[in-house]
Amino acid sequence: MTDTKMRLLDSAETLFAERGIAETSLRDITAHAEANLAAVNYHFGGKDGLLEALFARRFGPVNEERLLLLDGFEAAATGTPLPLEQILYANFAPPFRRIDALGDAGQAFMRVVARINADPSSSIHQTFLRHFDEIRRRFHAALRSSLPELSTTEIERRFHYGIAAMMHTFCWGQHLDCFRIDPTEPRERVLSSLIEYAAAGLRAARGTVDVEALSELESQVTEVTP
Amino acid sequence: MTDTKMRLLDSAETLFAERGIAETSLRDITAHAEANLAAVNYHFGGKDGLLEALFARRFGPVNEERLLLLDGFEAAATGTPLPLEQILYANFAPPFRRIDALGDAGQAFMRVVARINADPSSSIHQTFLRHFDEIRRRFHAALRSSLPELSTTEIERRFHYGIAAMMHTFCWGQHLDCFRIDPTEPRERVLSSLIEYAAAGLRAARGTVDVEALSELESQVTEVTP
DNA sequence: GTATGATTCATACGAACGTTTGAATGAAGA
DNA sequence: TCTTCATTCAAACGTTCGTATGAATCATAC
Repeated sequence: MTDTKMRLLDSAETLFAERGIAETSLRDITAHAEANLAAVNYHFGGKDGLLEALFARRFGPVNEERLLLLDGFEAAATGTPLPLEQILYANFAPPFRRIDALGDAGQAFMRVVARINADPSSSIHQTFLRHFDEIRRRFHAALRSSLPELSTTEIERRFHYGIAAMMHTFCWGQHLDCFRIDPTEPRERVLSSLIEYAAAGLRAARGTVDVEALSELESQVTEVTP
Repeated sequence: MTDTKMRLLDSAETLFAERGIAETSLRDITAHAEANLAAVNYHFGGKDGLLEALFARRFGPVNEERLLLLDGFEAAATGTPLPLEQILYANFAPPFRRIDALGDAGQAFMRVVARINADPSSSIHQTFLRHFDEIRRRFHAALRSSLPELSTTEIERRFHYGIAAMMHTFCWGQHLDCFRIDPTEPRERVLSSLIEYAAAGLRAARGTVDVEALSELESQVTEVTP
């Protein structure tokens, strides 16, 4: 990979994360990378090709790591269902670690991902999702065997809640103090918070919340104070 | 409010939700609303003004309802900390109800909100956040009194996890079967799932997940199968 | 009927965009 | 040294964008 090609990827990652994808022009990117405007079209065929290359560069290693972790845990468990914490660790730890390893670039990329994730109707979204077909299949299976009393629908829902929390963390990490990691503290604090939250949420018993009762209570407490 | 003005708001809501804000042009909006291109600038002063008007029309009622609910629950509790389910119901139920009441338009608006929420660096985001200052303050206070053993940072984090799950639900509602509500089932199923998940997550004890131990287990299970 | 003010209309403007082109440049092999 | 091929470059293309303009249209009050 030539210098220019890599500098373009790095600059695109940074600027997409800072301003958004649609809001970042090829002129912004090439200027930031100190390359010619035509370089993007020469190396990647266009803006979409550049996004694709961005995905391929980062998703591959992270998702490989996730599957490797899940495989390892499952092999060690010899058939018994995995503790939720291990499943969630296998899902959450790789992207967190990658962010640490890549520094600012990693944070930037993850925020790009969070943006795309929140935009299911964008043109790039189908391509984006294809990188996660196997991930989703494998983790759903692991969760199903660890949570036999939960319906498939509910498992899928709660798995997505966890994904959402992770994405939110990446997306707001630089804007909210509660997600910023204190340098004096161990780096894994946010990760453990996320795993604890998601594990507790996954373990929640279904049917414990009676929305109708809450709705009834609502009409009692609001009608007297119109 | 004139017909044209309202039709513009409706069309903008729909198209912003479908394609994204940056990806939707004023020409798209005015064509969909069967209005003249110049109508947006005449009625709202520009694209930004239109977005502002969109926020004002929807956020006001929803947030009023949230505070009214929280006030009612707190008044009924006479000083004792609220059950988490009541706090979460007060936070989640109003937008869900609004979506039901508004039909497709409501779903559209909530997806617009989810998009903006996932984009903390957009120009509109500051304006967007100002609508939630009081909401955040009040709900943080309620959670703090119901979860005295949790640090402020951790409460803030977990509150955001819940928000993220809600946003994800709105954002992916039309793209994932698990969030689509079966018409034959009571409409509150997703809402109760969300409340159960978030309540369990909020109640999770801190420090139960040892990331270091998981990391150690990881190196054991992965090093033998290189 | 006519005057007035609000609204709608067709049209145009300048800027910014992604993309294309063809020449210039540079390093490597014959 | 000359050739070759990948890369870089400045410049331009056509499109689409948000915005502005001034005339046309409409409703309403006098």
